[in-house]
Order: sequence, then C-alpha cells, then structure tokens
Amino acid sequence: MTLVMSPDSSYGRYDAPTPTDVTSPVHREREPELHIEFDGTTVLCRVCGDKASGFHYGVHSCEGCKGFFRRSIQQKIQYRPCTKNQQCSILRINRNRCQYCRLKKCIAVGMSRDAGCMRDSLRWPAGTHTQLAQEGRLRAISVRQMGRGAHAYRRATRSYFA
Amino acid sequence: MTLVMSPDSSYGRYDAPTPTDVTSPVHREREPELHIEFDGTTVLCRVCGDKASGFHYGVHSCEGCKGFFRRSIQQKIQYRPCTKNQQCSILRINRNRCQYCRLKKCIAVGMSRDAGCMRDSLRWPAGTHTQLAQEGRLRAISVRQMGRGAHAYRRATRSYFA
DNA sequence: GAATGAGGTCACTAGGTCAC
DNA sequence: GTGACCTAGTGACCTCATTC
Repeated sequence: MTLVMSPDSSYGRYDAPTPTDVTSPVHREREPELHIEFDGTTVLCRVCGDKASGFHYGVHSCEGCKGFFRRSIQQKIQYRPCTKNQQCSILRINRNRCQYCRLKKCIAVGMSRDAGCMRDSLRWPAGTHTQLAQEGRLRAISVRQMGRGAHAYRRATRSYFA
Repeated sequence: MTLVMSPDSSYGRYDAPTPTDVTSPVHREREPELHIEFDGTTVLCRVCGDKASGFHYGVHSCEGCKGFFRRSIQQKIQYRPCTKNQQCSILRINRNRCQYCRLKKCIAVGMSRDAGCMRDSLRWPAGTHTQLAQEGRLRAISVRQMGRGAHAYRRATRSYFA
C-alpha cells in the first residue's frame, strides 16, 4: 500500500526538487509528494520493504539500507555487476543477495548524499507520528515517552513500530 | 542575482569594516553596501544560498547557518581542518559536509558576534518588506498578517516567501 | 505594542561502532 | 559486509530582550 500525501500546509518548507530525468520510472519520487508505504501498521523502507527507521538520504529507509548506502558512497564501492538481468527484486529477505541491484534500487528510489538535507524534511512530515498513532497505525507515543533528552527519545523510537 | 543597495539614510549608522583582504573574492562584502541576494522571490542566506530567515550576526542568513555560527562561537569550536583545499563551496544541499569551510564562509561574509547589534540595524533596511512586497518579490504581508504579537507574526514569517 | 534578533530547545539524521 | 545501536551535531521553532 502506498500512501500519497499531497503537499499541504505542513509541507510549506518543502522545495520541490526539479525532476532531472522524467523518463526514469522513478521520476515520480522527485515530485513534491510524499510516498509513504505502509503494510498496515508500519512505515516501510522504500528500498527493501523492511520497517523504515527514519528518513535517510532523502528516503524512508531501514537501518540496513541506510548503512548499505552509506558504505557505498563513502567508499565509492563499485559492486560487481549483477549476474542476472540487473533487475533483482530487493526484499528484506534477499536484499543481501545482490549488492549491485540493491545500490541501483537505492538510487532509483532517490537516495543521495544531499537529498536528505535535513530541512527538506520530507522525512516524517510534521504530525506524522501523532496522526499515525491516532489512526492506530503506529504504537501510540506519549509526549512523556518522546521524553526529555535524546536518549529517552531514541529508546522510544526503536519501539515505534510493533 | 545580487541586489546592491547603495548606502542611504537608512544606513547612516553603519560603520564599514576595514577590508582586510582585498584579494579575496569576498572582499566586496565588506564594503559599506548592503548586498541582498534574491532568487527572484526570496532573500537568500549569504552563506549557503538557502532562504534567509532574517539578519543574524550581521548577515542575512538562514536558520541553519545562524545556529551553526552560534554554536561555533559559543563553544569556541575548532573544527578539524578541511581535508580538501579549504575552498569547499557552501550550498544548502552540502553545507553540512565541511564545518571548517562553512565557518570560514560565515566569517568571510561578515558574520560576527557583534555585527548584528540590533541598533546597527542593517538587518532588513527600513521598509524592505513593504517595498519588496509591492514589487511582487515577496508575498504581500498585511499589517493584520504581521499580526498581534510575535506568534502570529512568526507564523506569517514562515510563509513570507512563496 | 510591534518588530525582530540572540539564544535555547529538542526531534531528528549523518556517520561511527562493533558483535555477528 | 551487515545492521542495530550510539554520538554528535543540525535546524525549525520557541522564548525573551531590546529597539523603535
């Protein structure tokens, strides 16, 4: 399930990136719309469908894909080309099978070192947590749980999703 | 686009800093002129080109560069030297890549703890908002929108620029 | 009282770490 | 190499002081 959230007041700070390649099958990701995938209870990683841990490098992604992409760009790794048709499906259970296609998918969904510019804040749109919790999609998080200080907050974050 | 506004009555209290390095490409910033950069609709941060949120530490700057400079001078942080040529370009999308060059740029464009002294009032020159709004460069802001109290005003501020 | 900048706050992410 | 967890910032928003 893909939830497409249109721009509204809560996106006032969002500058729509100019689509650079409208022939790309993923050019829609670059429009000022927010695609959030749910499996009913969870915000999903745009790369592999695992539970997203946040908005990383411009995309809702899991810790695994975030770390994978980080290593890829840091070390400028050239993965050996896919031995199949370079169209491996990337799923949580098989995401480590083909690094070439995993990185390709990361890029395809819009991950980039600069795309995640903190204030572009397509990450969790304002009120997402609250709204989702109210809708029962996320475990409810009280302000107390969000807590004073980063540690308490982070501990809560890890258990956002049931 | 750089709008150079010549000194006039509203700059009467401005003391021109003495240029210290006229070979520098930024030495012009230090002349007694007010450079306001527009992208057509928006006053831009002199450091990174993001949307300026006001006149901070003597320079039109965004919230990010303002906060960055504040932390830098508060904690007297010595950033580790740039690993490249110490001439990183500082743009909105990459401003967090090199703290050394970001701080260097902040200083180069004239940010200083004292420069932003409110009574120096180089911030928004008197009438800037009104004038720009009339010229269609800024979204028009009615006095009502500026509002009663800081809250309403700030809410409006966030959407100053289309 | 309105305008507005300095400084504080804290939700949030980039990048580091290390058991696996 | 991977990814769960950690640390060090980052910046949008807030409060308060100052100026007009």
